Amino acid sequence: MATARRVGTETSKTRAQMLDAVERLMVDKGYAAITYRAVAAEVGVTSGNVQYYFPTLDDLLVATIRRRTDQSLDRLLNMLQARPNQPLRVLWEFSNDETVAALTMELSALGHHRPSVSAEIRNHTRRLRDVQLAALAAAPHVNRDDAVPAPARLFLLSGIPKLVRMEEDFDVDTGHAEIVALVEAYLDTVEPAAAAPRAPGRRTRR
Amino acid sequence: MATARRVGTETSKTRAQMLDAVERLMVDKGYAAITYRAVAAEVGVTSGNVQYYFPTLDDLLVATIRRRTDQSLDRLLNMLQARPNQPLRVLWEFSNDETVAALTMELSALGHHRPSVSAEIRNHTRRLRDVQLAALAAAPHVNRDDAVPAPARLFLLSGIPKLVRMEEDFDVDTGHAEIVALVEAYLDTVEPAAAAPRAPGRRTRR
DNA sequence: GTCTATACGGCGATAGAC
DNA sequence: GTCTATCGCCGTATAGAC
Repeated sequence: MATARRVGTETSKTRAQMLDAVERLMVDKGYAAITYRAVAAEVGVTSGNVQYYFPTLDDLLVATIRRRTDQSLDRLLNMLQARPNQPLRVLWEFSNDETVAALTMELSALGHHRPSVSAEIRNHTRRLRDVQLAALAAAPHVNRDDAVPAPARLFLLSGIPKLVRMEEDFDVDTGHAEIVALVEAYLDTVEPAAAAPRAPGRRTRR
Repeated sequence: MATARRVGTETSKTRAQMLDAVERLMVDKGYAAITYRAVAAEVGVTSGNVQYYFPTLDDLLVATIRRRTDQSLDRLLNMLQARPNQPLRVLWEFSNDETVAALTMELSALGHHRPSVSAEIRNHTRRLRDVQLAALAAAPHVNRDDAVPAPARLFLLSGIPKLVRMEEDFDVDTGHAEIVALVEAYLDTVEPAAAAPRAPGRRTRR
């Protein structure tokens, strides 16, 4: 606070490795395993070095989340720009690609006990949702049918992949194939895939 | 394992208080806060006493999950029995009442790092799902319309409340009101509320 | 600007004394 | 059955080497 402690630059390669280590540890051993010593051991530096870049654990956690969510938002914006006439399909594929259930779960759980983490997640979720809503609003064909309001459609398109991944982690898959088929049939009707052919290397998972 | 250690009885009142304390701690401070000392302090006993009832932390965690999931399954069975002609409505209300997002999140995250917890969650989720599928299969009106297969309907009815609660925790509510309204309108069509009026004290939350 | 060495107070977990 | 000593790891702070 009052003490003007020195902090490493954001462009440091070592710093980036530390953030990578945090993500790995989070997925492999859970949020409780994120300690200066554990991160340092992963990267192969001293714990003091980690502290040099991240004076408090909150700094380390928030930086990890921010880096990932910034990347994520950029990716969505690029996808939307590349296929402006297929917002629903883009949102669906984005949510399917993006969802790393284990990491999401750890961060959500951690958010309940770390206000700084909670604020970061809230902030990102809202920015993301605003972009998504704007994309839907800009597409005329989306609002033709009022049976399902746009916000509800967004809720389902981004939420279903999340649920599916969560259940998959516990080897439960009841209704997964059916619900995915339903959504994709709906997308075929509203946004025919042929309208803007996707690149051959397309992937919808991970 | 090989050591035949003494363990307290399952009917002990102290033991039940310990399980209560675990749930409280889990929600308030996260799974990392579940320690013998913390639980003991909550209940007002010594940590050795907690160890007497639960020789390992895994024992303590699994017992906590099992007690809660057994209660939960009983509750669902009672609801289904009381209103045999409204399985969809029962599933919807059950999922809305049941979902304590914070606890669910902690346990899911913890499951990724504790095989015993993972097994317990998997086991319960499957038993629950079997009961739910059976309830749907037994109701003739559920399968009249094939647009949405029964497993997909179950997925949505039990998953949507979960998603809603998760997002609420981060003050995000985009599309929530809309999607809930859609589901309830659907329920009104398929299972008119008048068919078996609910008690006036009905609550659909918490 | 980057990194290391070291110290302190605190706490969970374990074993073993009583 | 109950309590306690001890151990090791934790976050954090600081001083200083390169």
